[in-house]
Amino acid sequence: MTTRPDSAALLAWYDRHHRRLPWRIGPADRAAGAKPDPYRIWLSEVMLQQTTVTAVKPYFEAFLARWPRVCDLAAADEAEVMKAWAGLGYYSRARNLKACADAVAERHGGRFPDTEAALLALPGIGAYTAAAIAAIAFDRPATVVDGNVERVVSRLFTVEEPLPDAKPALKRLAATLTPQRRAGDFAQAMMDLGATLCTPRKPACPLCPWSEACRGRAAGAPETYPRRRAKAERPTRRGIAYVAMRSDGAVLLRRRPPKGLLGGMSEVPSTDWTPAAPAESPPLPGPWAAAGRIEHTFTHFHLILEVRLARRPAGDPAPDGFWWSTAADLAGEALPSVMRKVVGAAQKAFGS
DNA sequence: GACCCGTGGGA
DNA sequence: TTCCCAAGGGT
Repeated sequence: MTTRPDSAALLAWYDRHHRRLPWRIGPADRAAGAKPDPYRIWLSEVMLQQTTVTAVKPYFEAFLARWPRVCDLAAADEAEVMKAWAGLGYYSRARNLKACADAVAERHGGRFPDTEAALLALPGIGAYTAAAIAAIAFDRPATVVDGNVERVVSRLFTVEEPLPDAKPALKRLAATLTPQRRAGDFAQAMMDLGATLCTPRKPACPLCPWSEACRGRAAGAPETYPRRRAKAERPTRRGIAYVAMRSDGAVLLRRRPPKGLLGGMSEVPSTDWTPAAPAESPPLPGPWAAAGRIEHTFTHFHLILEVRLARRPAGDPAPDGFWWSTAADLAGEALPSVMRKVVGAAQKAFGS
């Protein structure tokens, strides 16, 4: 026998146990009249897409310090935004972030729209983010559904249909819980609940404000929800990366194509990444020496790169489409993590 | 709907 | 080590 989950009970829990986050206006501050800044809510929500709070915090602080308002971001160079995003992953988010800032500045007079439909029309804002901004920044009664909410709701109601097929049903169930007032706090409460108590493994049910209402707990196996379809295995691809390094430590870089994998980011030249081991095909004159190998796992494949090193004299000119990045500049380049591993392996071989 | 798109931490 | 997966969006 279970009772129905009560939004008031969750809000009361949130008032006592909510996390303090740099982009969040706490319930006490809000009650005292503090208003959330839509720019900060938007920036944090985009950064938090498929990304942990721990990873986001330093990037959020850096972006806010450098571009305090949406108009500052609209005035920035896209290349600078890409550099500042390097390491956070899913780089189309950075391109869309810039495009969204441009659209808000040009089409909306520098103010974010306050409805789900208008937000949804902006680049990089999908169903989740539109609802989150509408609820958190503008206190609209939008139903916010992310991975946490899907987990909480699937456990509350023992939803047997597997993800992703269950998404519409989970959203309908979540909508039945969303209150007309304090919808923003309610959304954040659901996410805090999922992040701190209703966790993927070993949920802390005795501490949960909804433990009496939870069918998953009553059934004895809440951690088995949500159900998921079996996922395909991750294939391995192989390639060879060529690092030209000058005697002063500068490295030859180029820009990747604007879209697709690591779109718009910088890279060391390499062969194609293919299932079979590729043949040597240096894009530049050698001689090339072995400099170890690195491995990196992307969302949908695992990559093994053999690293080659060529030593170049100081003053060596950069070929068309390339530039020399000095040892001092490397840290600030728009290099994705996999390329930082490649450069690191070359630097190790260079010193030995 | 299926597929593509990063990264790092925890178990 | 290996696997999971975190405040998803675009095409």
